[in-house]
Amino acid sequence: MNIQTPRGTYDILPNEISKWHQMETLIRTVCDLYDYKEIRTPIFEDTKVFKRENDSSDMVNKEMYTFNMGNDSFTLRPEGTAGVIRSFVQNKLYGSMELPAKLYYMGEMFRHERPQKGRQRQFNQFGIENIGAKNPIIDAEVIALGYSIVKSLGIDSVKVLINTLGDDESRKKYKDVLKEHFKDSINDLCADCKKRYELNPLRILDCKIDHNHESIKNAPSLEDSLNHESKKYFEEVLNALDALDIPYEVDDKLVRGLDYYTHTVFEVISTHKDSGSQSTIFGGGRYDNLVDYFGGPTMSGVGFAIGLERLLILANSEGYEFEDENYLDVYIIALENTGYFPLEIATLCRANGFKTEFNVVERSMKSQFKSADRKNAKNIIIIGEDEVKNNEVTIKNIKSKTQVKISVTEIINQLDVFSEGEE
RNA sequence: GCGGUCGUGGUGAAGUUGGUCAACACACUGGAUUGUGGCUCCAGCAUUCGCGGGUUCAAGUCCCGUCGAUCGCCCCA
Repeated sequence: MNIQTPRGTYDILPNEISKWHQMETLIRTVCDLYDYKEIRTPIFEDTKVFKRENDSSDMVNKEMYTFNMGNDSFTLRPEGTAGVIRSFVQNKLYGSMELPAKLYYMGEMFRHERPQKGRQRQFNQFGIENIGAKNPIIDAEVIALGYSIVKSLGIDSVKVLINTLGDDESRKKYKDVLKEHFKDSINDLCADCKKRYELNPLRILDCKIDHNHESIKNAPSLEDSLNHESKKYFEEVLNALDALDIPYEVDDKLVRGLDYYTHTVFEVISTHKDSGSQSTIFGGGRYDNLVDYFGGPTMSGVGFAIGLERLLILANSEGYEFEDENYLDVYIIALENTGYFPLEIATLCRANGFKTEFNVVERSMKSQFKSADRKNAKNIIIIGEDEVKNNEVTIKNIKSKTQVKISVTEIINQLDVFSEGEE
């Protein structure tokens, strides 16, 4: 029998878990600094949470893992925002939390796409949602939070792209303008564009196939359809970014794949070669209608999601130095006929906070020393028949190579002395 | 969903126009050195080349299929 992980999934093995822990700790620390609280929602939800009417995105329409149990349809979450908003409404957090609610999540997401470097079918995202306030300063602050995480991991080759989709009124006007503009040329465009024409003509601008087509190049810009309020809002977001010293590029073709965005949308992409064709590190935007859609009060929110696999790939590529957590304070070498004595010593060391490995495999002393080296042991305790008889141990510090034979009651004290010597 | 490349031991890999014992290096295990490692030397370590089928006297080497990885497109985190 030869069973392997399903396509697009992978194991995170013990030798790489330390980097994940460090990355997660760094993220949680930053969230805490900004006073965001973690929220954990189910990995699968009622399909309706993700599949909303008129949604034209690929993610929702062709990439979801949906399954039926009895008469119910469930879907493995392809993104985090929808579940968080569902929870926000279901638990009436708008009534019990100080607004804006500042929430973050971290966990696995599922999308049925063709796997590639930086693109798995099961992957991890970290994301934040700021719900219940609408202020351009918040949009900028949200970007700043993500930006600071990226920078903290030593990732410097990045570019912030930003655009505005305007409010409902502006977008409706723009859609009409676009439909009018593409009325004659739509038949020359790709099949996807024809669908987009009906569902969401905005996304035609995002088309990678026909992006050189005259009709797209000459398309009227959204800017002309923006009402005064939308323009002003976007300007203030940009001003806030300037104030925060975050460099950005306004990209008026940036539309984003999810249909619920209004006003600000942004994407932070890597310009590093190792990011391959999956260059987006994080992306997000503001949504005016989502809370309302789930049956809550009319409230605006803003958020983003970071792909953690991509973040880790880039942190490694750009040379971020993770701490090496592979070490031991004590490695106990037990010789023959020592019974339970080595185990008792190990327990003593551990009870006093020393990370201790107790060798239970019968091996030569030489190989036990090698093993201790491989595990980066700082101290070695040798226990043989003599030691057991006299209730003693031989303890050796690797760095200084000093070795002493002491009684059991002195062990902890001696370890403290050795560790002081190393500082 | 579309196109290209690739798949040999724990790891990195060599394998010529199909014809041996499937190199070499690292790692690992044991010994020289039976209570002291990191150096040196010696020995051991793939009935087998992702999986399945085919061509052939003969296939890791050719063909087909399949699974997976990777690159580009698409999409996006």
